[in-house]
Amino acid sequence: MVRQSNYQKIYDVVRQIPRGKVATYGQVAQLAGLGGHARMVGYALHNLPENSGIPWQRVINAKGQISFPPDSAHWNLQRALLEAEGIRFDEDDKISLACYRWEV
DNA sequence: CTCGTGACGGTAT
DNA sequence: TATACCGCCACGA
Repeated sequence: MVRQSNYQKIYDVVRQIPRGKVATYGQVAQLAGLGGHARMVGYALHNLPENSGIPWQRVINAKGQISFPPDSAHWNLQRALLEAEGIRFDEDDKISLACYRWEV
């Protein structure tokens, strides 16, 4: 067996997120077999370089919002990327729950 | 080897 | 219904 690192598994799951959809850290963690350890997902993505080809922008927190602090460069970047993919943001910067539903 | 922090989630108050 | 706190694993110093 491959005994792939959990990080690799996370990246694989994130890569499966279709364009125009998003997933929560908990969802990714569960699909990656990590159970409910969403923090690890965040850590993995934090270690992720921008040119790795991973759609990290499609991963958000359970509140349906971007986990970055507002006014942050990363926050604006992620929001711009999601909007460019057709993701609609609520007035509270929340994403429609329908976008969480994605299947491979 | 030990301590503290972190792109979070769930439960309790 | 909203806010606060704790717990989990991994990694850096």
